[in-house]
Amino acid sequence: MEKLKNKRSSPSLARREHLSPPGRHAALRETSTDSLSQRVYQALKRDIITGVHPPGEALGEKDLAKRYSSSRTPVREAALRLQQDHLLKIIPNRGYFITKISVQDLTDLYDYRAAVECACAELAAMKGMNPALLERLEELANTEYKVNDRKSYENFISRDTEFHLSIAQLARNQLLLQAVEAARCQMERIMYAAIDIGYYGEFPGREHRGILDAIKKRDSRAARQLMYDHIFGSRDQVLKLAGGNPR
Amino acid sequence: MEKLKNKRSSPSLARREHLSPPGRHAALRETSTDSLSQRVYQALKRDIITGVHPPGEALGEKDLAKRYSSSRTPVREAALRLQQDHLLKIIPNRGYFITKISVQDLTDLYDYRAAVECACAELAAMKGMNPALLERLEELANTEYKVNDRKSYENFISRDTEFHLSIAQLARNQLLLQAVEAARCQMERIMYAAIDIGYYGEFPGREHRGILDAIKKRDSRAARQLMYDHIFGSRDQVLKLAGGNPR
DNA sequence: CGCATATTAATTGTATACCATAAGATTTTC
DNA sequence: GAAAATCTTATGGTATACAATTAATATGCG
Repeated sequence: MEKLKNKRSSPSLARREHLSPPGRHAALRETSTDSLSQRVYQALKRDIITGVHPPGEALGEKDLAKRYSSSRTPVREAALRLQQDHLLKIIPNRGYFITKISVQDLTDLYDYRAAVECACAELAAMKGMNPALLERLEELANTEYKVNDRKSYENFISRDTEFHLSIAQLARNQLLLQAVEAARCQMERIMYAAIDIGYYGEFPGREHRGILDAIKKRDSRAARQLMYDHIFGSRDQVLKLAGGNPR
Repeated sequence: MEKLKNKRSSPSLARREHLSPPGRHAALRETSTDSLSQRVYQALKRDIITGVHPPGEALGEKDLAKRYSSSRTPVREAALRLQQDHLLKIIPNRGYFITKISVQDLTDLYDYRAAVECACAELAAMKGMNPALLERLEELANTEYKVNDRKSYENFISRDTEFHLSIAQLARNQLLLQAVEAARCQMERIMYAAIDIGYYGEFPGREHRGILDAIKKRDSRAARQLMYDHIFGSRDQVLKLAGGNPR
């Protein structure tokens, strides 16, 4: 502890010293985020995922500040987080650039998903019996969508993400959950990009139900395997598409 | 505080042809530190890992700014990144708190490590034949340390991390590599904390060599299994320790 | 004397000013 | 007229000023 200053600047630290530490179980519903940084982050993230800002686009701090009605500071903090999410690349003294997604990035992403989501499925089957969440998963697994109907498909994307996130939640592992969240950002981006070239993915309802059933039966082996098959099935679809439309 | 306006006399910093390439090599130790934010991040991270700031400690922006000779802005950016690394928790309008590591966090961390590092070992055996890296791994696997010699053990911690990171590099997957980096932060923190209670982990040389051999023989199945055993062996040691010394 | 409320001090969130750097425009020189 | 050096301008990195929020203390009322 610093004992250098016995002046008026030390009581602040002393006061904070015995503050209650951050609890992990603070499961606050962050519906409407308060801070401006958060709002900018959410808004910009959404705009990148949905393709408002296309890959490769250069963004200046001042423009972003104007666009999202804030100053440069919140934009800067948002950008830092978006870089962690691999949605933005910050080049020092140059600015921000929306990340491009190469074929290499795609295979990396799917390998990553396989690693973390298979673990989630396995752990979900072993650990997590959360009736409310299972109920919700049942609902999500039965979500349909109409092909060539953009609005309907966008809704499906959201449900698809919620399905995978819910399984991660069943695994009750914060690190894995955050990893899946990061992966879903990229997946949503890819799915939105696919819409623009008229591609609506194959409906994964059957696979989702299979995974869910395995979890409910607490068959961790099957849950992992089915998740693996699901992810690599998706991978093959996307890679076939990407191979035909190199970027 | 005296503020000299004429700070033009700093030619050493002014003339830097240090162009920063878009490619990222996050696995490397800090080269010549570029921005002040980076330096604060690195320094604070180090201090958290090595236990200079103990778990639960409250940190104020102003104090940190003074301690690391910067203003609040770089501190803020560093803190944001450290939160992503799970080393710091930012509570809005309250301040920063060094994260505590609960037993739950430990099991989460090891499950996470198992998910990502087993995938790395498998991919390393399948994909990556990098002679230079394999050479280095051989060296690292044979690193010994003297028990009850803090300096020697700290060196081992660094080598241990480099071993696991190098395998992640062999897998050639940026997402997995970053995941392993994040996990290693926590692992180093735990290992440093263990020193303070006089515990020096069991020497993993044999296990490391086993994993490396499997990778060199391109036996992905064995590589994954041996990594799994290695991680859960470590887990059991740590959990036994944490159970006896709850914190 | 204890509890509730107002006040105050200090800290964080946000905006902005300032400085260093990098890319572009202009001029100079061959 | 072209290449190179210099100047200009714009942008990002950092410091700081200002506003909003929080926790601590003080105060009034029962």
